Amino acid sequence: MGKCEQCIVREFSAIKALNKDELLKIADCKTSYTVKKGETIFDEGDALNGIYCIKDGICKLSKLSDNGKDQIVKLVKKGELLGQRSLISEESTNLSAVAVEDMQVCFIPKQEILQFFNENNQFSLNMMKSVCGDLKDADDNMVNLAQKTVKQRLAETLLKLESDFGIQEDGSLKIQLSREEIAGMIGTATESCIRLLSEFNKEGWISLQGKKITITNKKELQRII
Amino acid sequence: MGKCEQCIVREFSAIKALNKDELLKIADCKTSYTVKKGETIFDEGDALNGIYCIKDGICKLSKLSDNGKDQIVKLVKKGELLGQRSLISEESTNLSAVAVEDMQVCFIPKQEILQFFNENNQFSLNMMKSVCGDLKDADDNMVNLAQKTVKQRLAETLLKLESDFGIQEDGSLKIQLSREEIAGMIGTATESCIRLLSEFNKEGWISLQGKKITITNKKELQRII
DNA sequence: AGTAAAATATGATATTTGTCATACAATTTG
DNA sequence: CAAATTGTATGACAAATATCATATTTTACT
Repeated sequence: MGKCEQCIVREFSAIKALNKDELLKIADCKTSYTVKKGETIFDEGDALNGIYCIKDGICKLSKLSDNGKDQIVKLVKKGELLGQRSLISEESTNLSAVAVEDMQVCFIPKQEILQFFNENNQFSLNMMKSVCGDLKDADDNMVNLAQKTVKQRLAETLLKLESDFGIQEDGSLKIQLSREEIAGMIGTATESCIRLLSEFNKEGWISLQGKKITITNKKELQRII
Repeated sequence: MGKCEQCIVREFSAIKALNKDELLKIADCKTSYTVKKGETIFDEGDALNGIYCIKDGICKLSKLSDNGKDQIVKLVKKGELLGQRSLISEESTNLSAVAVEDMQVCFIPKQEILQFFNENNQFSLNMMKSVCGDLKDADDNMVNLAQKTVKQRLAETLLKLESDFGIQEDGSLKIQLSREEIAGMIGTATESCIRLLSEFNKEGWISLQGKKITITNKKELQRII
């Protein structure tokens, strides 16, 4: 079992504030496992008993709306944590977490984390900053959903997917989402999303080959936002 | 100058974790003042040098969209704090704060708060919980904006205004917002908001007298959500 | 490999919402 | 108090988006 010291999560999350002893503690009580694409890590309403470190892969945090559609609130990638909000608020989680690609995650029980909150101020501060970052993103997202057109939101989302997750050798977006998932991010009907992707394709701003999306004219996408 | 001990903010915010000595400290360095309805406390992009305690009144946190419309992200009322996110993230604020009714606020400089973060764990935990609460609200709001109709959002907003801010003796909503502000909360054009309010009025679900709005059929409003 | 199932694509149409124009009411200002 | 400004209201129309139907392509499965 890994010692957590070399883990990527230590680089990018609040975990970086932990010292060697503390790392050994979590190495000792953590549970590592893999999650296959499409599998659920936790479901809306679940009581979480700890947090998840994402060693590899990407998952979507989503919430089911009354109309039956899943709204994707955030994509979480390797290096980040999952389930902090629920743990801090001492509530059941308000979101579902489902793997968008195969993942490797570690589960750390609640008690350990709560102890760090009490003993390690920098850890608390880091965690606070991370939640505040999420809050800022959520606020920005709210404004976009409320004030921008679906076309603008799609353009913005595509650009964000490129900058957040990068591109492959062939230039296409590294992260591959279904049309339904993209629709769930921008808050529109799947058909509308497909239609607009086709339109962007015809305009020459992107190119589509199956699930692969390649941004071919970043400037134009930026212009319509 | 007040000693902060009896302040309502102590009841409802992270401040409640501070002991008598700590309260005296902030009583000593705080600045109290009033903000008239319509006045700005801070503007999007401002660098805040502390946080604000709301002793009385209500303000709106909003963000200006590219289309020139103000999206209201949250209403903040007496007892709550303002500016925590910006302080924790060590960034300029992403939102404007404007008084919706006359307010009494106290400003507490950054250094004091940061010191409490280092010395008082419960204070940090409370602050975290408060930010997490905001994040949960923001997520819920996102889903509503993305998946519900304007009509549903208006109904939901009216019910929420009643439960959050209460009613007057005559039964009308205690908080009085302009049509433009309500439109800014639900993310729609002012005209659409006015039209739907008229419609609700005709249906007998609410009654309108000037700025006063009275919910007369809560069940029906709940039903259409 | 061949079939079933799921995802993608596109057309036709209905509905929702935004925009522009204009009228009227309320509030502010000098 | 009158004039001017701002907020509210409503109609007509345009634009954006959702919904339903159906075809085509891709993927999953034995």
